[in-house]
Amino acid sequence: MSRGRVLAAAVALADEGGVDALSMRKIAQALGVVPMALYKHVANKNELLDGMIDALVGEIDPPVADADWRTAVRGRVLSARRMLLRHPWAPEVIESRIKARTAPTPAVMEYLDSMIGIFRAGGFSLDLTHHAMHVMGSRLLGFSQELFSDSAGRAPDPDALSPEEMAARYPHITALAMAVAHDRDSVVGSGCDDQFEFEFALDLTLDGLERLLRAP
Amino acid sequence: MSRGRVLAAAVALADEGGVDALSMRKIAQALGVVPMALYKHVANKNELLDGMIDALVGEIDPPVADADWRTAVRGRVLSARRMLLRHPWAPEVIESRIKARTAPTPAVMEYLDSMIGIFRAGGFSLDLTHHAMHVMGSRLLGFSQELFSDSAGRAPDPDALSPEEMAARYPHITALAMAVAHDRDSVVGSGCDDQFEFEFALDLTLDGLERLLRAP
DNA sequence: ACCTGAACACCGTTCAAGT
DNA sequence: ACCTGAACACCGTTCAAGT
Repeated sequence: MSRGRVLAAAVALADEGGVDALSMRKIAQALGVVPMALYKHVANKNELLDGMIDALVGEIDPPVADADWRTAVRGRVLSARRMLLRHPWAPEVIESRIKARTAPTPAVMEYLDSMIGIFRAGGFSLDLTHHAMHVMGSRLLGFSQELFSDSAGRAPDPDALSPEEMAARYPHITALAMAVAHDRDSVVGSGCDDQFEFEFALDLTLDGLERLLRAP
Repeated sequence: MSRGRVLAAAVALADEGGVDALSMRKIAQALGVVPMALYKHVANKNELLDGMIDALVGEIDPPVADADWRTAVRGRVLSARRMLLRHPWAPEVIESRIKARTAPTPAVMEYLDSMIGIFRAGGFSLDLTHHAMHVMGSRLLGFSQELFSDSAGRAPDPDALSPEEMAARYPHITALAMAVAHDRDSVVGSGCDDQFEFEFALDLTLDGLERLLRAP
């Protein structure tokens, strides 16, 4: 029994059933331990959540050495995204931690510090680096920030609209969905390549930053 | 008693104490009603949360008529941001709804449909519109997606690092924070203008989209 | 038929009783 | 001193008993 084992068990439980299925009692059960035993290694549930986030941020690859700023930032953000794909419950928890005005955990601070260092080493002024951090926003941690995920894995909705009703009520969404499905030669699923779209948005942002760096 | 009154009471409670302080029992109490009476107007708590989000999206201004696409999108996103500033718990709830793979609610669908319509009317191809929606991501709903809010309103942390320790451990963050504070002629607070940074990031994104529209 | 109180199966955390 | 079971104050929701 150690703090690390508690956090690992908590992360595993969240990976399985989402953060709603996470409870102190279930973590204890998974570890074959009485619930109150957890409080030896963790102050309370909020501190446990902070620890879990810290563990995830530790999974992000360190910056590649001897790379220009753009390659370094891009690689790190894509590594963060791979981490989030392994732990899809993380954005929700991070969001709730921010709203609770919790101080960022050490691993997050270190991550942000090193990211700022990459920009600075790449020639960004302090001011431009500050803007760059805001521009990147939660994309720095790999948030894909989709407003709706594809409907592929969703439970079939009994009172879902018919295609005709969809087209009548949401003509633009329907046209877009059909065009994308046709492009990908697939009628099944949304036909939308999330990885491509993420990199598209990331590169557009990096392009904008590069332009600011060259002509401030 | 009506669905609208239930949703309004729920939104008011969340505005006051955040979404963690929201419970069916407290909503009922605020309405002077027995808890089970809520289930006449709302199927369960998840459906209540969907209803609350729907109500918020309804607060976003409709698109201004006779404006070019960029003005229309910009205005609408800034209106969405003003809505989120009134209801800071909303991003967390929206995030959790997405992760639960809940189908987007009608008001969200209508909002997205009309936003797609703005891009299309502005001359964006179906394909470019699709990319644009992904690029905008949750910024479409006004998410400011800061990784850490300013430390101004945060409770004083008893075991916070001293300025010297901060500078030693997180040199780049410290340098950035000091430069920003100096810029704004203020040592109090983060000295960081969130509204300015939001519009800076938004405009950089819109610049990128405009460039793609002109030279595909 | 409608409404609602009690009850059920949870939850995070306190605390006193045990070792 | 450490550990832990029971208890407390909650929670969302079911359901049977009341009207």
